[in-house]
Amino acid sequence: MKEYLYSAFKEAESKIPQLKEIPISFDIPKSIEHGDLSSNAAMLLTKILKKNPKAIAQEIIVSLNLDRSVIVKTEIAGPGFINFFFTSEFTSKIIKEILDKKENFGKSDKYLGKRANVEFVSANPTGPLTVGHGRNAVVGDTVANLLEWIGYEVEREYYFNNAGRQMRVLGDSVKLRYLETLGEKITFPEDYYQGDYIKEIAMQLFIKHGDELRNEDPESIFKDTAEQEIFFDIKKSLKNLGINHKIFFNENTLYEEGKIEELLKIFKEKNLSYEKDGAIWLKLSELGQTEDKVIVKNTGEPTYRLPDIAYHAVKLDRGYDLLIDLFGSDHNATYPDVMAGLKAIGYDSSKVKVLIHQFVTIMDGGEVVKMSTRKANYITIDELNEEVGKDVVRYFFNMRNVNSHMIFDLAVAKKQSDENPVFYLQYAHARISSILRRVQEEQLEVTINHLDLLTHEDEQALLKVLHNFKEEVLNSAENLESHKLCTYLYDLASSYHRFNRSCRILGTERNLAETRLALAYATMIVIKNGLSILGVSAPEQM
RNA sequence: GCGCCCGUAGCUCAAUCGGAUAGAGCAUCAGCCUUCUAAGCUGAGGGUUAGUGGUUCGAGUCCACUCGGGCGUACCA
Repeated sequence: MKEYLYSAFKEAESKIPQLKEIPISFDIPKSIEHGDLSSNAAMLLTKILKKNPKAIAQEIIVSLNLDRSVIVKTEIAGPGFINFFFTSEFTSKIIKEILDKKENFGKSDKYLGKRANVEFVSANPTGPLTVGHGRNAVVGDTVANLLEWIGYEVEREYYFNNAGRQMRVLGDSVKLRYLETLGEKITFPEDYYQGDYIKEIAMQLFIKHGDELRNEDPESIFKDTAEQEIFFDIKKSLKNLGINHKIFFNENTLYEEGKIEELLKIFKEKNLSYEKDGAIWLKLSELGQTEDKVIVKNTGEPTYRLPDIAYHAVKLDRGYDLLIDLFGSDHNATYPDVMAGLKAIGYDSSKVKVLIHQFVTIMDGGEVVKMSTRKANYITIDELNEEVGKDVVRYFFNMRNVNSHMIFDLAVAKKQSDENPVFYLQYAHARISSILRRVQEEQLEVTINHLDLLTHEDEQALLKVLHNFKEEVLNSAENLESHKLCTYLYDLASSYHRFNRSCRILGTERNLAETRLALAYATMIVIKNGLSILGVSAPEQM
């Protein structure tokens, strides 16, 4: 729809050259009375032309060479909006396009040939993934799907660190539980990992090795076994959500390949670092940040900033056009330093987009559940997945803007009631599947030879929603906002349910029945395509 | 103190680059199944968009300040 108007406005530039000076855009009006698409061009031109917006709107309409078979009516409304009404002949053509393209309908080639990398989850292997990680995992994977739909070749990546203090504590925790299994009296420190999975790993070691490991270093077999077991479980949890990372990048690689040393050298050569109090500092205050920060501690160990900068440099070296980082709001202070560092050594940091999601508050009934891996009072993503299923988990985390704090009420999620809108979408799909099964008995066939019969207001409304799918996908993808797609799909399902009520198929005159069947089938395809982007299944029956 | 995010109906959330009468679901109330799945549809009530000022044709959206909440503010990651 929009393409048609863009080209019409382009032609009109010969008559009203000032149109070139303003951004031409078309909005879908909130109210159906305001037409199918609306332009605010006349209001934007008031300052340039110094005329009444309504008069300008009239001039624009006159200079547009509109095809009567596409646009049935234009009007000037409100303070100077130009509203366009499309013919039903034009809107109903979308059915043909959907039926032709099927599972590819909605895909765009706008970014064909571009490569993107989405880094998400990236939890260190110290414990099972919690509900808190769920939002990151689901949104990251969906954003990756969205980018694929608009043409990107996407790689999903998981960055982890299996060294450092956290991992030492993990090894110590397992060793202590192991000694406990051997019957030794231990006191288990409060800041060790409290979860039962630690005991299970210790028990496994005991079964396999008996008491032979009594004098082993916690950082050897204890830590290594824990890491392996935990990583195995994390990957399994992700797989159960339909998430598969292509690359697991170990931070240690950066040291082994000398990237850290290299980076330190560059900072030094560019006079961006200096020594103070036995540590090496990065001159972030000269790079637009508020203060200098330590990049190598006086113990010789780097802080996270150094490997993070090196890691992003390595990724950019791989030639991506777009890098997405996804993390929780507890990291919001870290990325500006990393960006500044990258830019200082000559990388195009505008290729890196950081998506920060706000925290998830877990409620059970009226109670807030505090989350901490250390204290083990968390709810794992596996537990949630078992309770409500992958479809609900994925839809729930996708349906909200990542900038919003989100309340996840377990009591509601477990209910599987109407409060889970995913059923509303799936139900629309299942209803259409059911019709397609039924019409086989009646020997009705999908046909698009009588599209002019779709004159009912609910048919027209549904057609217009179908028209918007491709643009909604593009919009969601470019803004990295999967919740917009959820909102759209909900509208689509709503339009379908209304159509389903008022426009019956069985028992209707044959040509109309078969044309409506085509509309229903097209809707089913779009719902299924949309749900597939979200990673939610489209059931044939419920 | 400073930085980032947030504050919209009783609850959970939408609202395209600043656009027209701020929309959905849940909950409440009133209707709709001999007809393709009622996990559905129709209708009603419910709002000073936290507050005060400003910018302009036009502000939930932008700016300033105030109040309230979350997360940071490490030689942790």
